Amino acid sequence: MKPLIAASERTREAADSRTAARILDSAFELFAARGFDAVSVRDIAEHAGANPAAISYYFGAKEQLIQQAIRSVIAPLNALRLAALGDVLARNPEGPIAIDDVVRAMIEPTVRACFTGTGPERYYARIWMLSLSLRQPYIDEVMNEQTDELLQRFVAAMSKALPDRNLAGLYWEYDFMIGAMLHILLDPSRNHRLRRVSGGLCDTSNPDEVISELVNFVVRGMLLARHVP
Amino acid sequence: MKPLIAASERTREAADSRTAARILDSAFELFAARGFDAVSVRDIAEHAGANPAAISYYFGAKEQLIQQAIRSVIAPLNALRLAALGDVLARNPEGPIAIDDVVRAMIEPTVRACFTGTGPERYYARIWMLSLSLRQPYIDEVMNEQTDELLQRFVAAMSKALPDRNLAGLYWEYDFMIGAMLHILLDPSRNHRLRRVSGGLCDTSNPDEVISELVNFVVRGMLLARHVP
DNA sequence: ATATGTTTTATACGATTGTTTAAAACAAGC
DNA sequence: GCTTGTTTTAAACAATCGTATAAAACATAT
Repeated sequence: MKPLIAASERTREAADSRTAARILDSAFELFAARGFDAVSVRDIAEHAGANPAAISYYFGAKEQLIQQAIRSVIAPLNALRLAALGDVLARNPEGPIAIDDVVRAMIEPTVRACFTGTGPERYYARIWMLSLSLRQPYIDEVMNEQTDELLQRFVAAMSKALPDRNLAGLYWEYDFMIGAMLHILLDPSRNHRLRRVSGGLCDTSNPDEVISELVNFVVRGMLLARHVP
Repeated sequence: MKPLIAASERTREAADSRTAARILDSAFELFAARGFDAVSVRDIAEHAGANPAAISYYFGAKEQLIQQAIRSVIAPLNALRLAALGDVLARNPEGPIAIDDVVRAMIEPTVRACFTGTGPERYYARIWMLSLSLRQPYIDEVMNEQTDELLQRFVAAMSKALPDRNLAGLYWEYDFMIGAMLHILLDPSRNHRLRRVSGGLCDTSNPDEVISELVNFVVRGMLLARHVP
């Protein structure tokens, strides 16, 4: 795992190559299923029908392949989320916007991607959680690169929808929203634990129900600046 | 990593042994810092001033050491949370209880443990996130063992505080609460990302602020059965 | 057909992994 | 002092890891 120094002076574009694409597809699929450390480059090569050396050839070290895998999963989802937010903002360019719509622009594309997505973005929950748990500089780098701008745009829209709220509170609550959403999206990969402990009351395999419960909870949490008991 | 079959027919009590305790302490400390896979049994043995074979002697395979490490971190925190909830329920044994107090009984001990705790429970956020990301049966086993009863007790208390809410919604929102809390508790290990992106508006190193923002958000989210726009 | 540049392959290297074995060190009872 | 049972140790095992090397296969252009 420790890169000697060089590791990969030469990395191809990796985009306009069939095998490079197959390698990358296999990478985030296997990573999402078993974790970065538990999947070897040999596993990925075999799953992609390629030679292990082809991974070094196209991506360099394993760390760079992990970085690319994260990017491949998060970037298309962020495009969907920003498009949804753009729709909300464009619907009423000058006037006020509803906080429900802003929250939904984050939650709906994300939940649908994880439940019924067909592209790389369907691995969002697992890949993001794995990135969160790694805590290494080269991972933080790509995580920040993928989320800083998204966060600022959404908080700005939240502030536009709730002009009376101060910005600090909205930053906190954006983080809470992401945390709640990520956690419930991981439930299916935990054998639908919430469904089990709730005695079947919560259908964590139904995206519409997840979206509805999440949006209602988050919006209520954002609506009142202060709770009076 | 693959256990041949036997691995450890004989495992000592592991409690009443100095070296076993040192090994376990080193285990969850190093695990929390670097992750289960990235820490080798040799790393743990060295940090504990013991021999690698002593780990097999006391704990068996690495998987069992991981299980014990998770238990050692979660169990004392759960005791604190249940004690706090017990206080809330005992304060008014027959009459109504406040949802604020129930939510705080979960959030306050957890956040304080992670920020200023001195026992194993201070590693809660990292260890739990690592457990979440592993997705293996032997991990799920100990996770469920450590949280099922806690969840039922808290949802019951939430229902007592909010008799008008149906149980399904409360189960959803318990999960949202845990997700939001866990996510914000991981922020310090991400170089205080929220503080950075908020331009210093959110002090994610201040436990009181984290508790206050979390409790307010979660309680608001639980208070109204349905949000009307 | 020959030469050139790119992609893929088989193979090997050194390092590290979890775990086992068997001997050494230690403690307690008599 | 010897014996018995427990703990600790050094050493080795087989397996797997990420990565590098250099030759083979392929494609393209002349």
